Amino acid sequence: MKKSLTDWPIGIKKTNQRQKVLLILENSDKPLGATEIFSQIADDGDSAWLSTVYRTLDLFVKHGIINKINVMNSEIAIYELNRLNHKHYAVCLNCHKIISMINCPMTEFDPKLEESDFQIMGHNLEIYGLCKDCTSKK
Amino acid sequence: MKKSLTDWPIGIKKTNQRQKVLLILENSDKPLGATEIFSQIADDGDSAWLSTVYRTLDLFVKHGIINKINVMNSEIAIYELNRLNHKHYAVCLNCHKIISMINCPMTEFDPKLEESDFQIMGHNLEIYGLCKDCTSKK
DNA sequence: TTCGGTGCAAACGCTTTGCAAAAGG
DNA sequence: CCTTTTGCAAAGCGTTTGCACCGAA
Repeated sequence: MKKSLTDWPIGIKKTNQRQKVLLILENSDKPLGATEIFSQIADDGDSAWLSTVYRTLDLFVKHGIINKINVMNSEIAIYELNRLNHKHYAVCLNCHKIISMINCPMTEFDPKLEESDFQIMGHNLEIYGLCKDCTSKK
Repeated sequence: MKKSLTDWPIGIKKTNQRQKVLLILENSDKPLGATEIFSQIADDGDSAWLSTVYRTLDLFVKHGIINKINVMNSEIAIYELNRLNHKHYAVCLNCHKIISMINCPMTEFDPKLEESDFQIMGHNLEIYGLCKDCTSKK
């Protein structure tokens, strides 16, 4: 199996299935759903059960290696590597295509909350609308 | 039944169940899940099947009366009235409490996308972290 | 009277869980 | 070896769907 670029996190057993999941996320330029990862493993001739993929993803999320994103108007959760420069996405309401955003509004923004003393650990931003193809088709 | 503040949208049949759903959302200061709305109807002594609540919510979303939000690390969708000044929320990763945000970073932000000609129709922002109670308990 | 809405039940799809067998350290 | 992880099956749970009856206009 190809070697993973990320250093293997301490305290996590290095199994074939887990390495494979991490590798797929590293090589993807967009967030992936559990089922996508599952079938990509099968396509590569390897094997890992869907439940294993889910358990692995949960584990990685807990260790902060990857992020879980809940895209609106979609029932599935998608996962992406927690890279240093985090990204946001625009979703097409019609074809559900995901487009990367280059900048992030939160870098110079100070959120005011109704409750004080909230310890902010991160944020999620999602833009929705119609992509080039879907605007022209209508 | 108490009268709803929102003008009833044209082209939608005014049924008891739909008025009830809208009323509950109007009187709520936080987004609600379908099941919450369902049981609140029951608590008030009225009746509407869960599937009816879902169909009503879908209808309202399509008409732009309410918004559907998918909170991260939660499997359920929540709904809120589409008020003029839209809001964002902070979610506690520990107790899942939802706290309102008063300002919005997107008012003076120009997103740069990898694909041009994306027609932006809206956005969703979510902050996550630990609320006051959960920070102190740890 | 007509057509859409609702009650109801059953299906659906993503995700989780329980348990014995397998594998990592 | 001993503990964690995996394969596998089955359940869980929010949500959707199909259909006959009902009710708003």
